[in-house]
Amino acid sequence: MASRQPRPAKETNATRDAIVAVADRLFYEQGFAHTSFSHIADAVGISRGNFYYHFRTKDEILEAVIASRMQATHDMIAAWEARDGSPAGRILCYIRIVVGNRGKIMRHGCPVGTLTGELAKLGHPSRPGASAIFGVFRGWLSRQFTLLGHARNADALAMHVLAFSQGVAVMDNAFRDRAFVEREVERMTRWLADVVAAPVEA
Amino acid sequence: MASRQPRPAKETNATRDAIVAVADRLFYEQGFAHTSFSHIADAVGISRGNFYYHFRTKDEILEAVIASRMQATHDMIAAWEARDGSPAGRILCYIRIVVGNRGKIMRHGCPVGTLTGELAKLGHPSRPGASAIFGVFRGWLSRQFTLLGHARNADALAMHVLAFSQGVAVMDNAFRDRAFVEREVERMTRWLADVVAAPVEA
DNA sequence: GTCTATAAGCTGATAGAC
DNA sequence: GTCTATCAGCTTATAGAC
Repeated sequence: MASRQPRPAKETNATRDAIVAVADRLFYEQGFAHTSFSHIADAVGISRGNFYYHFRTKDEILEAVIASRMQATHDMIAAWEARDGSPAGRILCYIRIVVGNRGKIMRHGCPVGTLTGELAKLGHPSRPGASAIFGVFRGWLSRQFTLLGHARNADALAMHVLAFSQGVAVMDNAFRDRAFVEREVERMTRWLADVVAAPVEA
Repeated sequence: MASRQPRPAKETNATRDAIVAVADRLFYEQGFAHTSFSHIADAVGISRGNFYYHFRTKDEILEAVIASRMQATHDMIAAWEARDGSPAGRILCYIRIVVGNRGKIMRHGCPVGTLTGELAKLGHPSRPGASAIFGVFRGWLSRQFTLLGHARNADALAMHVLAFSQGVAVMDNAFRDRAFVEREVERMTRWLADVVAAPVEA
């Protein structure tokens, strides 16, 4: 089926990858709307014109960035599953992101939450794609709660954990209060222990 | 001291007020960076040039918008205090914003949280001004918890309530799941009842 | 594959007529 | 006070040389 001569189209392209990596970082640090081709070109070390060999529009770069973040999300989850065999331990890995990534969150917020919010305001067609990254965490967390014996409330519990992380991220970005973050993580850890201890619902 | 002839400088200006009101709405709906003078001018019904009689720069409009939101925040809190005499009832007023304003939050997020986040990404000088609105809620909630006998943890409890509202706002914006919002508000209401019932700490 | 040169449009901002 | 006309600069995007 696949023609073999011109190149399988899956060949790695160093420049394209560099553009996506830099755009990923700048979209996170400065926002999508405020990041121009010039910003990205300067950081990558290429000319503005060279962009259009790899991408036709700015929106296409955004799509590639979202796809890259989606892949990174799956990789992170796979790493948690390889490291920790218990569902509770894995959920804790998620809860503790707000501590592990605190420096970046403090300055630029949660990468998923801020991108989803910005694309919502822009009425951007890639908004569902960004929200889908939240969806991956939601589904995965839900599966962990099901394994803990909370099949009936698994999705609600997953959403509660997601809301926790977003609330902490927004407040840390606004106030940069380290004690607050640690307090909320401890509170959530106790909450998780209670959920684990009561696997049967009324 | 105050000269009386040219006008006390506090005179109401209908055009200026209209600019601020429209900018307030558009900054919320579309974001600050993505809202141009043309957008505002078209919505107000004036020319682009007329702007500079009332404001010298776009940042000055933002400052006026933040000041206006700050005033609206104080007014809202005053209304809660006039309507509900109990500290717990007042805190509940705050908790229930995510239900009362759900339509707008779903589409554009929390006005305070999204503006603070955007200004952080832009490295904008008005970021502290936007965060100060959060600060007003924080201080006011803290005072309510103090009245409930939780003086020592008042600020931590206030921050927990703020984080709740931001977490729910971000997730509602991403998933638009009404049942989730109502569930989280009920959970928070039960939490508040527990806090009220245990006014003495270990 | 990367570059330079260029286009058309929008941006915030200014000057001056009315 | 509001307007029109205008500015320089930046934006995304294209064409074509190398």
